[in-house]
Amino acid sequence: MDDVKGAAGLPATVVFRLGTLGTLAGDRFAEKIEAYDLKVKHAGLMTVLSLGPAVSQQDLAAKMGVAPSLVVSLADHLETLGAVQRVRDPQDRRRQVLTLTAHGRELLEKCAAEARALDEEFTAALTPDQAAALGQALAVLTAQAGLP
Amino acid sequence: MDDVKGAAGLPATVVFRLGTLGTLAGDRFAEKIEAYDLKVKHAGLMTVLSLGPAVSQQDLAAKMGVAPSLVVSLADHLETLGAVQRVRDPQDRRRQVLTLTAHGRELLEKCAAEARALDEEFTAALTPDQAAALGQALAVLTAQAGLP
DNA sequence: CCAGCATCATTCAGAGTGTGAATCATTCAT
DNA sequence: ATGAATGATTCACACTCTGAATGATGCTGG
Repeated sequence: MDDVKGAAGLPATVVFRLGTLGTLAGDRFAEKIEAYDLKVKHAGLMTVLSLGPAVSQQDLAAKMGVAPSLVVSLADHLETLGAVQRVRDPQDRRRQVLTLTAHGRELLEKCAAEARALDEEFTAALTPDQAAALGQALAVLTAQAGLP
Repeated sequence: MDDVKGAAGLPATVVFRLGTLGTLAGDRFAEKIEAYDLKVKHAGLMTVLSLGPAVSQQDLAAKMGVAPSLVVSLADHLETLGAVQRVRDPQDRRRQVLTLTAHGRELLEKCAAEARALDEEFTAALTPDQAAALGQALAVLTAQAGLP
């Protein structure tokens, strides 16, 4: 009777479920890393830094998809925690080059550990095959979107 | 050398990817339904209504995971649009029973159509098998979390 | 019956997060 | 050298959401 293809309601769409589950996952992750005095965006900034050097804070802002002014406050806090170092680029003294400190890498790894623990909870209801397929599909989507 | 299991960095976790992709999906969806003068939460409220009657706004707030006071403003706006109707429950005149109007159902269907269109874009990089597996896995996670 | 308490919707002030414009320093091009 | 471009930073503001009053209604024990 019903159209088999494409007629499902809003809650059945991938976009809607990504949105709701993403919010849920983000909230739970936020709770976990609160203990380290970090917000999700702090972890995001450190992640970007860990994947490759950022030429400037503007560069960082672009990669994160946020305003440069937000990077300032995020970096301020991370610097206070000793997770990040600001160094003026000698080649261009307008630029602040951010680098992860050893402590920053430790913090990031703790965040990753929390995320892996959450993963177990989240994927507990999935068969190993399903979990693997989910991870694979999310990886493809992430790459396609140019996200970390 | 490296642990084969569970040693991946933050960006490789399901939780992190759900978070980033969820934000992306939510933002894109928000852009689409802006044309109907709706925010994501408006669509969320209508979705909950479409799935079954809500006894009260408190009930609705609980199902949506937001504060009751937020439901008031969301419902205000939807009522202005003529998408929902507020009716005092005769059995308990403290309660406002919200119901979707015909126009509300139309609006919701338009949102669903936008979401399906976005789905095509999102899953374009996936093989049909992968897309199906993704949908299946997200459905399981959604059900597990008690989400719509 | 009614006095007190619980529950509902609503309003309101405020916290938190993020943006865009203005400012200042530095660099680059003419 | 001077003016335009680019970087970081600050600041005022918008937006969203929450939690604490408030007022209306319902419920219960005496």
